[in-house]
Amino acid sequence: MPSDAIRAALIERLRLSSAIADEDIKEIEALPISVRHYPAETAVVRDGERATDCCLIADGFCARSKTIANGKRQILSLHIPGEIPDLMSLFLHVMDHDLSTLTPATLGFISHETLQKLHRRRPGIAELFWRDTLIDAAMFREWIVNVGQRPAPARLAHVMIELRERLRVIGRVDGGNFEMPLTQEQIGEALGITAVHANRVIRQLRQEGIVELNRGRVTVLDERKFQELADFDDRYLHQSPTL
Amino acid sequence: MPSDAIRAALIERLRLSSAIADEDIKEIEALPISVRHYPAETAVVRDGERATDCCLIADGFCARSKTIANGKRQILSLHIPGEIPDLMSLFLHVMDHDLSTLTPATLGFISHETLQKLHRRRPGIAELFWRDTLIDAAMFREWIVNVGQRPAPARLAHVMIELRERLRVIGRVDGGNFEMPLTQEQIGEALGITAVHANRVIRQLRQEGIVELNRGRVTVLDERKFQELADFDDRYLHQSPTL
DNA sequence: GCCCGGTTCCAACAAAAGTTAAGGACGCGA
DNA sequence: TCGCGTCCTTAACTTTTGTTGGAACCGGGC
Repeated sequence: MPSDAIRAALIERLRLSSAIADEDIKEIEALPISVRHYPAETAVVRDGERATDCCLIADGFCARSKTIANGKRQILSLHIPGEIPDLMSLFLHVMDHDLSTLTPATLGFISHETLQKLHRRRPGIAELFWRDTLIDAAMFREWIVNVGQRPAPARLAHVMIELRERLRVIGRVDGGNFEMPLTQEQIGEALGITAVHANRVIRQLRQEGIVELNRGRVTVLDERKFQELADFDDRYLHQSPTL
Repeated sequence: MPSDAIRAALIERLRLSSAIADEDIKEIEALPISVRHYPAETAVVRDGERATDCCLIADGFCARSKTIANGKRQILSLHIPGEIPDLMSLFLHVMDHDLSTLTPATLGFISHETLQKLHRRRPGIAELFWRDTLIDAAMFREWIVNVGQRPAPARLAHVMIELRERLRVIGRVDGGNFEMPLTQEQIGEALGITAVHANRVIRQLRQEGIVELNRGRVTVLDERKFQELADFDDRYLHQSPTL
């Protein structure tokens, strides 16, 4: 993938949640990006490491996670093309969590130095990126609610719909059908349940004719029931630049 | 409380996690702040509302929370004097959660307009505040892990130690003794468990001689066991400006 | 084709957490 | 001082989730 296409994905996504000045777009288009390919299930940056670049997902899925003393892992967020999952490292230099690929992925790296300079030159872009990190935080808040208050089937439905609504924006939803390339183990880690229970929940939703999950693809069977179960309100994604 | 003291608390806290230029301190000291008093258990800003100011806690405890369709509430974070719990509203104008007082509180309001202008004039301050919102997000990540992966007793211990380490910075810890002014109902909402179960867990920790919780005060009985249970690593608080 | 490792799937049992219900402590205001 | 409301406390019972262990499936490499 040419690095132009990468930039385009970023701009398209930013545009969705913020209004951007034309000159700022030109600046973003001129950003030096170095592209690297990763296999599936590979660490990009690890908890405790000091980051010097931010990475823009050009292709593939990534996830952020933390592992605690007893070895259990919690997935904190899923990330799709056009996103910068470790933008926070710009000011929180030493990582407090892991960022890794779920699928084979193409990532574009932009150095912190370049970004810092750009921000000083164009405060509008700084605000754009700042807002992006704030939306990131808003998603964490909803994730807390999901894990803390919803029963397991609703948790799964909610994560699915969040992912779908974000994929929709980048044109990756085909009817009631979209990608969610996680193993049941990983789904458990995302929902705060065990893999065995994740399997039970998936089976239950399939048996109830709500949603089907098969080899990393989600197929919605009954949209009404699905939405009702998920209790999803997209406001927290802040996808509208209208404020 | 005079509004000077409020500013001092903010600066002291920011200083702890970032290096600040002297002129920037002067700017912050010159910020116009309007002070207001709130009773306990009162909403400051509500989910869905459009905020025009950010609020700085001068005195008292606050909490952020979200309430879902079935009426269950999840507490997302606790806030103490010197913090700006709704800084995110600067760029995410319509609130996606509630901010309310836990105790009677004194809050200082700073208008978004003032802050925006200040940021354009002094990018260093913008970065300071940006970093502050990133630490906020780091705390949400840890909260997800807490609710998602730790058994209930460890969750409680972890929230307690997080609160203690933050209170310590503002000189509010007296030996093994600090304030945590939540009802058991609220503790349950913070940990993602019911009030009944929260009570069970509190009792258990008391019986095991680990920690005592009495009328909003925490008394640590066995520091070693307490830390071991909590599995607490303060890195995510990013309290050191050394990066 | 066949083996191999990682998934998926499932059942039986154990543990953790939710629900319901009710008594007791405590502070506050009439 | 009494009465009321809020919070705390506890018990008994139910439901959800975790644990263990194993079988079936699937894709890739030999």
